[in-house]
Amino acid sequence: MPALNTVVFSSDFEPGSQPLNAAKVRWFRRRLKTWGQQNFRDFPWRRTCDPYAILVAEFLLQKTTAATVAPIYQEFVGRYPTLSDLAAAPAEEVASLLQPLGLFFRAQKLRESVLVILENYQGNVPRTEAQLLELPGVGKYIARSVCANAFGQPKAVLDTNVARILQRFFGIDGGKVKSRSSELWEAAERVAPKQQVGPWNLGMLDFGAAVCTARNPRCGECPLQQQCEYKISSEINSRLIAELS
DNA sequence: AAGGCGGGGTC
DNA sequence: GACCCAGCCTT
Repeated sequence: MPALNTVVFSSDFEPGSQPLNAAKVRWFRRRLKTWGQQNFRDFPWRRTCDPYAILVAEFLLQKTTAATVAPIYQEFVGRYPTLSDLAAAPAEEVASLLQPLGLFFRAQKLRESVLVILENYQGNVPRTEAQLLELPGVGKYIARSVCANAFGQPKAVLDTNVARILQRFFGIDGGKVKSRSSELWEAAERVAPKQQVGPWNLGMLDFGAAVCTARNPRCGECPLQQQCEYKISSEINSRLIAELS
Protein backbone atom coordinates (compact mmCIF):
# COMPACT_ATOMS: atom_id res chain seq x y z
CA MET A 1 0.00 0.00 0.00
CA PRO A 2 1.40 3.39 -0.99
CA ALA A 3 2.08 6.06 1.55
CA LEU A 4 -1.07 8.03 2.16
CA ASN A 5 0.47 11.45 1.80
CA THR A 6 1.89 10.93 -1.68
CA VAL A 7 0.11 11.86 -4.87
CA VAL A 8 -0.48 8.89 -7.10
CA PHE A 9 -1.00 9.12 -10.86
CA SER A 10 0.51 12.61 -11.04
CA SER A 11 2.01 11.86 -14.45
CA ASP A 12 -0.29 9.09 -15.54
CA PHE A 13 -3.11 10.68 -17.55
CA GLU A 14 -5.03 9.47 -20.54
CA PRO A 15 -2.85 9.36 -23.65
CA GLY A 16 -5.30 11.37 -25.75
CA SER A 17 -5.19 14.51 -23.64
CA GLN A 18 -2.62 17.03 -24.79
CA PRO A 19 -1.09 18.74 -21.78
CA LEU A 20 -0.46 22.05 -23.51
CA ASN A 21 -3.48 22.50 -25.73
CA ALA A 22 -3.95 26.07 -26.90
CA ALA A 23 -7.16 26.84 -25.07
CA LYS A 24 -5.78 25.71 -21.76
CA VAL A 25 -2.61 27.70 -22.29
CA ARG A 26 -4.60 30.85 -22.99
CA TRP A 27 -6.73 30.30 -19.91
CA PHE A 28 -3.65 29.79 -17.77
CA ARG A 29 -1.95 32.87 -19.20
CA ARG A 30 -4.96 35.13 -18.63
CA ARG A 31 -5.54 33.98 -15.06
CA LEU A 32 -1.93 34.13 -14.01
CA LYS A 33 -1.36 37.53 -15.59
CA THR A 34 -4.25 38.94 -13.59
CA TRP A 35 -3.00 37.35 -10.40
CA GLY A 36 0.49 38.71 -10.98
CA GLN A 37 -0.73 42.24 -11.48
CA GLN A 38 -2.67 42.10 -8.25
CA ASN A 39 0.01 40.44 -6.11
CA PHE A 40 3.25 42.06 -7.26
CA ARG A 41 5.89 41.86 -4.53
CA ASP A 42 7.88 45.01 -3.96
CA PHE A 43 11.58 44.18 -3.69
CA PRO A 44 14.39 46.74 -4.02
CA TRP A 45 15.80 45.12 -7.17
CA ARG A 46 12.40 45.52 -8.78
CA ARG A 47 12.56 49.29 -8.40
CA THR A 48 15.68 49.77 -10.50
CA CYS A 49 16.38 49.66 -14.20
CA ASP A 50 20.16 49.57 -13.71
CA PRO A 51 21.42 46.38 -15.37
CA TYR A 52 24.31 46.18 -12.91
CA ALA A 53 21.99 46.31 -9.90
CA ILE A 54 19.74 43.70 -11.48
CA LEU A 55 22.67 41.42 -12.22
CA VAL A 56 23.79 41.68 -8.59
CA ALA A 57 20.32 40.69 -7.45
CA GLU A 58 20.29 37.65 -9.72
CA PHE A 59 23.51 36.37 -8.21
CA LEU A 60 22.28 36.85 -4.66
CA LEU A 61 18.91 35.25 -5.35
CA GLN A 62 20.23 31.87 -6.49
CA LYS A 63 18.60 29.20 -4.35
CA THR A 64 18.03 31.84 -1.70
CA THR A 65 14.75 33.19 -0.37
CA ALA A 66 13.99 36.66 -1.71
CA ALA A 67 13.01 38.07 1.68
CA THR A 68 16.35 36.93 3.09
CA VAL A 69 18.26 38.55 0.26
CA ALA A 70 16.56 41.96 0.47
CA PRO A 71 18.44 43.52 3.42
CA ILE A 72 21.80 42.12 2.29
CA TYR A 73 21.16 43.40 -1.21
CA GLN A 74 20.38 46.91 0.09
CA GLU A 75 23.62 46.99 2.01
CA PHE A 76 25.54 45.60 -0.96
CA VAL A 77 24.39 48.10 -3.57
CA GLY A 78 24.74 50.86 -0.98
CA ARG A 79 28.38 49.96 -0.59
CA TYR A 80 28.97 49.38 -4.30
CA PRO A 81 26.56 51.69 -6.16
CA THR A 82 28.19 51.12 -9.55
CA LEU A 83 29.86 48.29 -11.38
CA SER A 84 33.19 50.12 -11.11
CA ASP A 85 32.82 50.34 -7.34
CA LEU A 86 32.36 46.59 -7.10
CA ALA A 87 35.24 45.91 -9.46
CA ALA A 88 37.52 48.00 -7.28
CA ALA A 89 36.46 46.35 -4.02
CA PRO A 90 38.70 43.78 -2.29
CA ALA A 91 37.46 40.24 -2.91
CA GLU A 92 37.57 39.52 0.80
CA GLU A 93 35.31 42.47 1.60
CA VAL A 94 32.77 41.36 -1.00
CA ALA A 95 32.82 37.85 0.41
CA SER A 96 32.29 39.16 3.91
CA LEU A 97 29.19 41.10 2.89
CA LEU A 98 27.63 38.06 1.28
CA GLN A 99 28.61 35.61 4.00
CA PRO A 100 25.13 35.46 5.58
CA LEU A 101 23.68 34.17 2.31
CA GLY A 102 25.84 31.05 2.07
CA LEU A 103 26.85 29.55 -1.30
CA PHE A 104 30.15 31.34 -0.88
CA PHE A 105 31.35 30.79 -4.44
CA ARG A 106 28.90 33.45 -5.55
CA ALA A 107 30.97 36.33 -4.23
CA GLN A 108 33.95 35.26 -6.31
CA LYS A 109 31.87 34.55 -9.41
CA LEU A 110 30.08 37.87 -9.20
CA ARG A 111 33.32 39.75 -8.86
CA GLU A 112 34.87 37.81 -11.75
CA SER A 113 31.88 38.60 -13.95
CA VAL A 114 32.13 42.28 -13.09
CA LEU A 115 35.79 42.33 -14.03
CA VAL A 116 35.01 40.68 -17.36
CA ILE A 117 32.29 43.25 -18.03
CA LEU A 118 34.69 46.06 -17.23
CA GLU A 119 37.38 44.60 -19.46
CA ASN A 120 35.35 43.37 -22.42
CA TYR A 121 32.24 45.56 -22.42
CA GLN A 122 33.51 48.91 -21.15
CA GLY A 123 31.64 48.38 -17.91
CA ASN A 124 28.25 47.94 -19.58
CA VAL A 125 26.38 44.72 -18.83
CA PRO A 126 26.04 42.86 -22.17
CA ARG A 127 22.55 42.76 -23.64
CA THR A 128 22.37 39.37 -25.34
CA GLU A 129 21.67 35.99 -23.80
CA ALA A 130 24.73 34.47 -25.49
CA GLN A 131 27.08 37.14 -24.16
CA LEU A 132 25.63 36.91 -20.66
CA LEU A 133 26.01 33.12 -20.69
CA GLU A 134 29.74 33.50 -21.11
CA LEU A 135 30.06 35.27 -17.78
CA PRO A 136 31.28 33.07 -14.91
CA GLY A 137 28.43 32.02 -12.63
CA VAL A 138 25.76 33.00 -15.16
CA GLY A 139 23.55 30.21 -16.46
CA LYS A 140 20.46 30.16 -18.61
CA TYR A 141 18.15 31.43 -15.91
CA ILE A 142 20.21 34.47 -14.94
CA ALA A 143 21.07 35.31 -18.54
CA ARG A 144 17.44 35.34 -19.63
CA SER A 145 16.24 37.03 -16.47
CA VAL A 146 18.65 39.92 -17.04
CA CYS A 147 17.52 40.15 -20.65
CA ALA A 148 13.89 40.37 -19.57
CA ASN A 149 14.19 42.51 -16.45
CA ALA A 150 16.98 44.89 -17.44
CA PHE A 151 16.52 45.14 -21.19
CA GLY A 152 12.84 44.39 -21.74
CA GLN A 153 13.46 41.42 -23.98
CA PRO A 154 10.75 38.71 -24.35
CA LYS A 155 12.70 35.96 -22.61
CA ALA A 156 10.74 33.55 -20.45
CA VAL A 157 12.60 31.99 -17.54
CA LEU A 158 12.48 28.59 -15.87
CA ASP A 159 13.30 28.38 -12.20
CA THR A 160 12.15 26.09 -9.43
CA ASN A 161 8.88 28.00 -9.09
CA VAL A 162 8.03 28.03 -12.78
CA ALA A 163 8.95 24.36 -13.12
CA ARG A 164 6.72 23.37 -10.22
CA ILE A 165 3.76 25.39 -11.50
CA LEU A 166 4.02 23.95 -15.01
CA GLN A 167 4.46 20.41 -13.77
CA ARG A 168 1.42 20.64 -11.57
CA PHE A 169 -0.98 22.60 -13.74
CA PHE A 170 -0.24 20.91 -17.06
CA GLY A 171 0.66 17.54 -15.63
CA ILE A 172 4.09 17.67 -17.22
CA ASP A 173 6.51 15.17 -15.86
CA GLY A 174 9.81 16.58 -17.05
CA GLY A 175 11.77 14.41 -14.68
CA LYS A 176 12.95 15.93 -11.48
CA VAL A 177 12.59 19.67 -11.16
CA LYS A 178 16.31 19.91 -10.70
CA SER A 179 17.00 18.55 -14.15
CA ARG A 180 15.42 21.56 -15.89
CA SER A 181 14.44 19.49 -18.88
CA SER A 182 14.08 20.96 -22.34
CA GLU A 183 10.44 19.98 -22.15
CA LEU A 184 9.93 22.37 -19.24
CA TRP A 185 11.87 25.16 -20.95
CA GLU A 186 9.66 24.80 -24.00
CA ALA A 187 6.57 24.90 -21.82
CA ALA A 188 7.82 28.03 -20.06
CA GLU A 189 8.25 29.78 -23.39
CA ARG A 190 4.94 28.51 -24.66
CA VAL A 191 2.85 29.85 -21.80
CA ALA A 192 4.56 33.26 -21.65
CA PRO A 193 2.79 36.19 -23.34
CA LYS A 194 4.30 37.98 -26.33
CA GLN A 195 4.56 41.31 -24.49
CA GLN A 196 5.71 42.28 -21.02
CA VAL A 197 7.55 39.04 -20.40
CA GLY A 198 9.60 40.57 -17.58
CA PRO A 199 6.54 41.28 -15.42
CA TRP A 200 5.10 37.92 -16.47
CA ASN A 201 8.18 36.11 -15.17
CA LEU A 202 7.94 37.95 -11.87
CA GLY A 203 4.29 36.99 -11.60
CA MET A 204 5.20 33.34 -12.02
CA LEU A 205 7.83 33.58 -9.30
CA ASP A 206 5.45 35.37 -6.94
CA PHE A 207 2.73 32.82 -7.59
CA GLY A 208 5.07 29.96 -6.86
CA ALA A 209 6.20 31.60 -3.66
CA ALA A 210 2.74 32.53 -2.39
CA VAL A 211 0.22 29.99 -3.72
CA CYS A 212 1.74 27.07 -5.63
CA THR A 213 4.33 26.43 -2.94
CA ALA A 214 6.52 23.37 -2.75
CA ARG A 215 5.01 22.26 0.52
CA ASN A 216 1.37 22.70 1.43
CA PRO A 217 0.24 24.49 -1.75
CA ARG A 218 -2.80 26.70 -1.17
CA CYS A 219 -5.06 25.01 -3.71
CA GLY A 220 -8.09 26.29 -1.82
CA GLU A 221 -7.34 29.88 -2.80
CA CYS A 222 -5.76 29.15 -6.18
CA PRO A 223 -7.25 30.93 -9.24
CA LEU A 224 -6.01 28.06 -11.44
CA GLN A 225 -7.66 25.30 -9.46
CA GLN A 226 -10.46 24.64 -11.96
CA GLN A 227 -8.16 23.32 -14.67
CA CYS A 228 -5.18 22.20 -12.63
CA GLU A 229 -4.04 18.62 -13.15
CA TYR A 230 -2.49 18.57 -9.72
CA LYS A 231 -5.84 19.14 -8.08
CA ILE A 232 -7.39 16.48 -10.26
CA SER A 233 -4.73 13.95 -9.41
CA SER A 234 -5.10 14.83 -5.75
CA GLU A 235 -8.78 14.02 -5.97
CA ILE A 236 -8.05 10.70 -7.59
CA ASN A 237 -5.59 10.04 -4.85
CA SER A 238 -8.10 10.95 -2.16
CA ARG A 239 -10.69 8.60 -3.64
CA LEU A 240 -8.14 5.84 -3.84
CA ILE A 241 -7.24 6.34 -0.22
CA ALA A 242 -10.92 6.31 0.71
CA GLU A 243 -11.45 3.04 -1.15
CA LEU A 244 -8.46 1.41 0.40
CA SER A 245 -9.35 2.36 3.93
C1' DA B 1 21.69 12.24 -14.65
C1' DA B 2 23.33 13.22 -10.14
C1' DG B 3 25.73 15.61 -6.35
C1' DG B 4 27.63 19.55 -4.01
C1' DC B 5 27.26 24.05 -2.32
C1' DG B 6 25.09 26.88 2.54
C1' DG B 7 22.99 29.96 5.81
C1' DG B 8 18.41 31.08 7.05
C1' DG B 9 13.41 30.69 7.06
C1' DT B 10 9.32 27.59 7.59
C1' DC B 11 6.58 24.00 9.14
C1' DG C 1 14.67 18.41 12.65
C1' DA C 2 13.64 17.91 7.76
C1' DC C 3 12.70 20.53 3.88
C1' DC C 4 13.09 24.40 0.71
C1' DC C 5 14.95 28.66 -1.34
C1' DA C 6 14.78 34.02 -8.42
C1' DG C 7 20.96 28.13 -9.91
C1' DC C 8 25.28 26.90 -11.44
C1' DC C 9 29.08 23.96 -12.09
C1' DT C 10 31.48 19.63 -12.07
C1' DT C 11 31.52 14.45 -12.58
